[in-house]
Amino acid sequence: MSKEKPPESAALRLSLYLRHLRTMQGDGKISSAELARMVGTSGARVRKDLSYFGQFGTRGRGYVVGDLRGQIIDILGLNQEWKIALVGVGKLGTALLRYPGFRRNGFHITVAFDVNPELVEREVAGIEIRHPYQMPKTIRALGIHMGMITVPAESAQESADLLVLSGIRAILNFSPARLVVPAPVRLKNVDFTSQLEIIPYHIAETVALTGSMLPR
Amino acid sequence: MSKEKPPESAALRLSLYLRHLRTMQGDGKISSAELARMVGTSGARVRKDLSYFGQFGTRGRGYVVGDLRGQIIDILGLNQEWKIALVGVGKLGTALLRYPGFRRNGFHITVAFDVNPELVEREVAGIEIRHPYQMPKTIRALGIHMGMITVPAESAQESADLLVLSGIRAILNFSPARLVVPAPVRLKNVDFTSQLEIIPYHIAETVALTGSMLPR
DNA sequence: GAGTGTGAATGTATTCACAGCA
DNA sequence: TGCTGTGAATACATTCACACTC
Repeated sequence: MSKEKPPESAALRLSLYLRHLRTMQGDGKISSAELARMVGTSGARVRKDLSYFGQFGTRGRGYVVGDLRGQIIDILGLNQEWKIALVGVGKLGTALLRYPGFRRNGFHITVAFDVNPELVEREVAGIEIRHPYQMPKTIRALGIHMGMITVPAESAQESADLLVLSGIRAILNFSPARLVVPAPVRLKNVDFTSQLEIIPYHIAETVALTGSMLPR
Repeated sequence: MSKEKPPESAALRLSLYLRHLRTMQGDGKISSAELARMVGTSGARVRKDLSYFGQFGTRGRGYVVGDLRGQIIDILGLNQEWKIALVGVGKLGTALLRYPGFRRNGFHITVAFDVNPELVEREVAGIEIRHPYQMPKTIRALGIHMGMITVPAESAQESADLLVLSGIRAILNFSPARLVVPAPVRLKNVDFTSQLEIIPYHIAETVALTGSMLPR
């Protein structure tokens, strides 16, 4: 394993490698060049990415698919079960409650919270919705690890505070708000909307072409 | 305007600045430092990002909110109307058809396609669904600029080919498949799932801590 | 004085190219 | 011989610091 620390972007590429490894026979072999071709990168990039975390291949032979797959799953932390509380059962919240991909990766949304009385005590995708005043009690009782914030920006900080108060140490923020949390709490912002907003820019690619190009 | 070309990441930050500028009075003034504080970065970064595209401020005074907002909208290409055809009315496709944020940014999903006979000729969010065999005719008739692919990986390439055949020059690929399109066609891949998959990695942050940390 | 605009300095990520092992 | 693993070279992005303008 190299002494270099992985670049910020390495995890994203590992997850891409993993996606392709999952479509293959576990006892097969694969070279960095083959894997690279599948995800659209270079063999050197694949080897470098893997080398940050260990030595998983055999020189002259390549990698054993099943082994490599297992290693990447470990590196990404996908071998663990995460119990999650979702806060905010609006459009995005509902979509995430229904998204089957979470469960596959060990993300287990156990309970949801919303202030809307029409939602409280109802279920979405088999997950019970409670009022936020029950949060501290519920989160402790269920042994939940992580909170997902899918409320509007205005109430995002309030939701974060409540999660922290409930003993949560990891927060995923899907709202556009910039949150402040005490140091030991891990915070990750996930921003889908910005990604969608910059699409025309990337489609036009060069600034000079913007406006003159596609929409005629 | 500086001679340097903008880094790949500049557009994403511009969209963040824009989001905050939109919440403010257009005739107000704002300094790079203030804007920076709102999005959680430095004044220098804000100024540098803007300088790639022009000179929008006044020394000693700052930026006029409305002017800057307009400039960023132009840079990101959000001042144009884009007519879009969506291919694949599954979970993600439906969510995108219903997502109100597109319309706000000039993204106008005009028609959708799906092979499922139960969907053909029905509507989702007021948008008519047609069978793909009608694609070339429909796309030309409606004067559509861009295609959005939200089908499963297996049929993504097929959908892309059909879009290209229909005269489309810009494709947004939401499927995990790596697509091949002829040179003049602009292709952008949008990958939500990978972003979700690497969450545990980022939450644990350092490799050493993975597995030992949060889920106790 | 206040705050922009931007080269120059630093830091980070990617690519190259080859030594080393099966 | 074939393909990994990795330091060294290059390219890219961010931060610094200050000249310049209102």
